[in-house]
Amino acid sequence: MSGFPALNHDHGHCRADGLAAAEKLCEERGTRLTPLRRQVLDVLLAQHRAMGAYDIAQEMGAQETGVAEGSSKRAPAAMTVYRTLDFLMSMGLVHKLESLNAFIACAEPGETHPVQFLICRQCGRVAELESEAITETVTRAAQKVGFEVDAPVIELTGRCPDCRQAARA
Amino acid sequence: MSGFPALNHDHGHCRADGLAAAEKLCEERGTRLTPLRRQVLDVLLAQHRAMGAYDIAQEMGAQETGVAEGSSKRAPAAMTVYRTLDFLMSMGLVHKLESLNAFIACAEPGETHPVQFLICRQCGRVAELESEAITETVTRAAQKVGFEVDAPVIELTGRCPDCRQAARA
DNA sequence: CAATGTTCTGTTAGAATGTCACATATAGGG
DNA sequence: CCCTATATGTGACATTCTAACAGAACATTG
Repeated sequence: MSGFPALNHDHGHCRADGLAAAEKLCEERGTRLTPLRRQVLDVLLAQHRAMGAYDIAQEMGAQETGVAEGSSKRAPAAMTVYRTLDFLMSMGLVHKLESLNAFIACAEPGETHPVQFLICRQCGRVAELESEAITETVTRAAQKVGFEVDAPVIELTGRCPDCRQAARA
Repeated sequence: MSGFPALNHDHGHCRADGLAAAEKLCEERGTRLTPLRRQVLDVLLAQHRAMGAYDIAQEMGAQETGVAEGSSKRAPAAMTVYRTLDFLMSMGLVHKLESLNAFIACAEPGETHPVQFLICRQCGRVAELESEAITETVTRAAQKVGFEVDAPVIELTGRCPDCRQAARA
């Protein structure tokens, strides 16, 4: 899968699937998807956008918990969020967007192929690409000058199909 | 030109050429290459590595000036450096490496083609690529999902030819 | 179960990176 | 020479990220 999700897709599915995939992956690898980790991932799964660590913390603090009206847990400290993100990234469940200093839930957890990002400057949505063509071309071009790539960062900012459509209207 | 410079290349030339090119470009476009701007650019031209804004400031403060022994100007404030870098980037004389939060002098000022970076994780040197193949492949892959790229960030971390060579020895 | 070691989370402080707002200086054009 | 636009100085501050240590939760072994 690649490209932007339809504007009216069933987003509940994305979220449920993402959590299920995380569950499965952690099980397989003998790591623990604790409540904290699950919650951070869930916040990111809640949108197809990148969020800063502090935004994530704030969002976690804002979410109501328990039965009491208006009850909300305190936002976790930055350190806690970064640690959790490190874990989720090591599991391939979350990616960091270097050009935004922000994080996004992985669209295809389980796959470990190199990935490229499409970032819409207008609506802020981010899509994941897994283009073999890009990976190959990039690797080859580097090889041609004797360079061995082991961590490609490919983040393409521009306009998504929907925002282009809207602009034409 | 692309790829890493030979370890023993005449680096004085890089520096002189870089400054000359900057001079010419600013002249052509009616902008001013002030002493401050020239100095920041020179600091970056002094090495084929990326430097943080604060490192640049520190380096500027460390450089001796005038005749008196040990005399050195104060390091400029961060704001000043960032402003100057903004200018140099707008002229295409400097690039920002998003994955490092650092800046590097452009290897081919004047050209405005999209550029890719090769970052050696071992020696820290950075080379610039101007691969048509990469640009085309990336643009095409994005187009395929209806996305219009206008600011590609392509930064490839890995090992440069020289460090690979050294590792084999 | 108790004892112990490992992993996870909380907490405080601080480093590194980047920006805002306003004051001052300087270059260039009428 | 004056005036305006541009460039730089300055201090405070916002944002992002990490170090260091303490406590809690969990797993394992005897």
